[in-house]
Formats: sequence, structure tokens, C-alpha cells
Amino acid sequence: MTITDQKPAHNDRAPEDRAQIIREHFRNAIIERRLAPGTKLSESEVGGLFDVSRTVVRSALQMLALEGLVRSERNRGAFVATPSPEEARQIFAARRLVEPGMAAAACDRVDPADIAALKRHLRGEASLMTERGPSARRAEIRASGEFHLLLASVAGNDILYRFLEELTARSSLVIALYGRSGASSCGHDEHESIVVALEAGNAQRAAKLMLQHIDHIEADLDLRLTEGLPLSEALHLP
Amino acid sequence: MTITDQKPAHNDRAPEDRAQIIREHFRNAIIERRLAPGTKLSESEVGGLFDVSRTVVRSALQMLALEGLVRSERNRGAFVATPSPEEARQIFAARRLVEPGMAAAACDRVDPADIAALKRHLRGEASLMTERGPSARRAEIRASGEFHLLLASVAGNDILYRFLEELTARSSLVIALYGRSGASSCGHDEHESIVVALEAGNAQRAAKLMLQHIDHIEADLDLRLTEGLPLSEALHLP
DNA sequence: TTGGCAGAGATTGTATCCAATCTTTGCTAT
DNA sequence: ATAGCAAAGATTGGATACAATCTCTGCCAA
Repeated sequence: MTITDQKPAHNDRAPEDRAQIIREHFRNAIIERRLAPGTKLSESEVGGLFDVSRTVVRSALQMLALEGLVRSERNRGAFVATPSPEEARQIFAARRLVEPGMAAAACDRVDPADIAALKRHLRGEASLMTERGPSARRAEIRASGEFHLLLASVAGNDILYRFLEELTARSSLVIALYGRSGASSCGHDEHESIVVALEAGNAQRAAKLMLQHIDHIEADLDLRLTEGLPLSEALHLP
Repeated sequence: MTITDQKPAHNDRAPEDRAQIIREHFRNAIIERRLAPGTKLSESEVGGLFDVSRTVVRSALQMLALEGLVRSERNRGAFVATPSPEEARQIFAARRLVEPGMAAAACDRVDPADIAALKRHLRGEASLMTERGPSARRAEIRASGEFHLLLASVAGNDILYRFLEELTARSSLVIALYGRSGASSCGHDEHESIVVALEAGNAQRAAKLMLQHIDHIEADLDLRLTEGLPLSEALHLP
């Protein structure tokens, strides 16, 4: 897998902030696992692909580094992040801390239009699960994370939304590295039951289901592998 | 108040990442309210003060913008952020969601050395409260936020620590704008009682006290003032 | 054969230069 | 006198050029 998989942005109607556009392209590529952890992101190469100078590429890479999606080493370059098992644990600990309360908050503010949007999303997830092929798989991974973001937007807190954007994206990296079953589709009906709780206005139940859901995602990980072997991280390099 | 209050970094033993150094200087200046919300941060001027090119200043400002401490307007420049009342509410909502659980987590992982560090911090806060002068006030504001960060480091989750760094810094801006009593010292004994709960290993009580503490900080704010008057934000400019 | 060293090539870090945009100032016409 | 407009100045956005650092390759010696 190389960064050449990345489609260049055609800037015909986007005169504003090209760095942001590049950032989003990489974000999507990382979430959908078209870019493997550890992939080198050369400034010149990226600049060539998007037809911009290194200046704007550096800006995009800096944003991605602050989000934890990219690891940037001085005088060495930028690489798609490879979260350690410890980092993975912290990511899910943060999600366990934030998301149940957020689901409860969403429950208090949800309106019929939100419910409709959530159900529409569930139908999309379901139809993706029936499709075959790697493209559908990618879309499924992506949709699974977006459910959590949709919930965050219902809760109506931009700051938490941004935080969860970071956490879900990094979770995708973690699942790519340590996921056992490969597909993270296991949780679809859990999404569904959370929406049911939301529709019923049962905040406590929504929070509890969300906590269980996160636990299930984390339970599918195998974080033992490189445990206590700091040098083994390097062995992941192709 | 101008950005000239900022002391330049002498880079004699810091050959690495000057942008990071500049970022931290601004972070501290904003937290300690030496830089007022809305202050213009001109790239040339900052570059002159730190004796670096605009390139590295831009990098620092971009980091600060992503943290929410600086608002960056295209072709206009960067300004110290002026959080809206709604933004302030979201910041404290996020803190209410995160910090009680974090206090509980800290309770489970705390060791005697942590307790000692926390008590040392409390003594520092107490002694600052007795001192007079704006310098002591600044240090007090800063120390008050650092208590929460200290707790986050006890909880041992780097990701939450970074998130809370952002939230406490932005809270400082909010208090500068909407704080009623000016001094945020009101909460010192609350810090103390949280440490007591921690020492007793009572996680539930620590969480409850933390929630109350955040509520008290927020209760000192007056968020009505500019409510519903979008244009009044501009009137804050000197 | 293996270890180390040196130099070439490649890549990042920073400064500077030019273009685009905004702001201000001063003039003109109503 | 005031509103509108235009040109000059200032500031940011982006590209390029140069410096610093790293990596890789090949040679030499043990």
C-alpha cells in the first residue's frame, strides 16, 4: 500500500484552505485503511500528488500530527501513526469515559429529525454489510465510526465532537493494527439498540449500551502481542 | 496589554522545534492572562520578538488555533480567541463530562508519591493566595488550572491529559471574559477536599466533589451579557 | 567476511521572495 | 459635509531557494 492510492483534490471550486482539503483526504484514507500504519508521507511526494508546494503539505501534516493520526519525526519525516498497545488502551479508556455520557446528553436533546437521520444511517450500515468487496468494507468501517460522530452532533457540543473525531479516527488505526476479526461490523445491532434507547428517551440505558458497545469493540482487540517489547514496534515496518 | 509583554525564548540549549517553544510561551501568556482575548498576533511582530522567520511563527499559530486558544482568520491574521458564551458552555459541559470520571480513575491509580505531589501543590496554591500583587494573581490562576492537570497525570492517560490541557487553557480565557469575581481562587479548599477523597481511596466521592467544583467555577461566570447579540463581540475590540 | 567510515543523494527545516487580499487614507463628486 | 471610490501601504498565503540533517552506498581495513 502506498500513498499513491490517494486521489488528488481538484481545486476547481475550492480556493480556500487547501491544507484542510489535504488533511481530510488523508484522514479519510487513514480511517478507511487505504493507508497502512507506518506509511511514509514524504512532503515532496504529497505535494506532487495534490499539486501544491511543500508549505501547504507541511501545514496539513502538522494538523494530522496534532490529531495523533500522523507521527512526525524531526529531520526524518511524517508517517502514518502506529499506536502502541498502551496508546490503544488509552484511546478506548477515553472513549469509555466520554461516550456514555455523551449518549445520555444526546438523549436529552434528540429531536425527531435526529432520530430519522440516525435510522437512515443504520439502514446505510445494514446495506453495506450485505455488499461484497473491499470497497464496501472500507465504507462499512467508515460508517461505523460515523455513527458515533452522528451521536456527538446530536449532543450538540462542538468541542466533544472534535475530540471524538480524533478518537474514532485513531480507533480505526488501532483496529487495523490489533483487530482480531478484521471486520468491525460486529457492532451494528448494538448501534441499532442505542438508537432505540434514544428514541425511548431512556438516557441511562443509552449510556449503558454505549459503554457495552465500546467494551465489545475493545474486546475484539489483541493487545498482548507487543506487550512489554518496546523494540518490537520497529518490527512492524515492512 | 500588548504582545510585547512576551519574553523571547533564548534558544541557547533548545535547538529543537522552536515553533513548540513559541507555542508554549503564548500558551502560558494566555493562561496567565497577560494576553487579553482579541489581541492581534502579527506574524512579523512575533517573528521579530522571537527572532525567527514568519514560517515558524505560522506553525506555532496554527497549533494554537487547533487548540482553540487562537482564532485565525484568512488574510486577516491571528487573534487571541474570544470564546462566545455558547462556546464557554460547551467547554464546561465537556469538563463536567470528563473530569469526574478522571478523578475516579485517578483514585484507582494514585500512589503515595502522587498524594505527596498533590499536597505540595495545594501548599503552593495556599501560599500564593496570601501574596499580593498581579504577579501572584497570575501564578494563582495558573496553579489552579495545573491542579486539574496534575490529577489528569495521576489518572495516567496521555490523551485525556492533552484534552484537559486544552480545556483548562480555554477555561482561563472564558474566566477572563465572563468571570464575575475576577479571582478564581474560590475553589482552593475544594481542591483540598478532592485530594482528601483521593487519599481515602473514595473514587465516588472524588468524582462527586470534582463535579461540584466545576459547577462552582461555572457558577461564577456571567454568560448572559452578550447573549444573542452577535455583533457585540466586535465591540470588545479596543 | 565484517565492521566502520566517508561521501553522495535525498529529505526536512527555515528564510526569503512574490502574489493575493485586506485596510487605510485621501480625493472627488453629490 | 458626507458618501463613494481609488490608490498606497501593510499583512497574510504560498512557492522557492538555501541550509541542516539524515540515509544509503561503496570502499577500505582488520
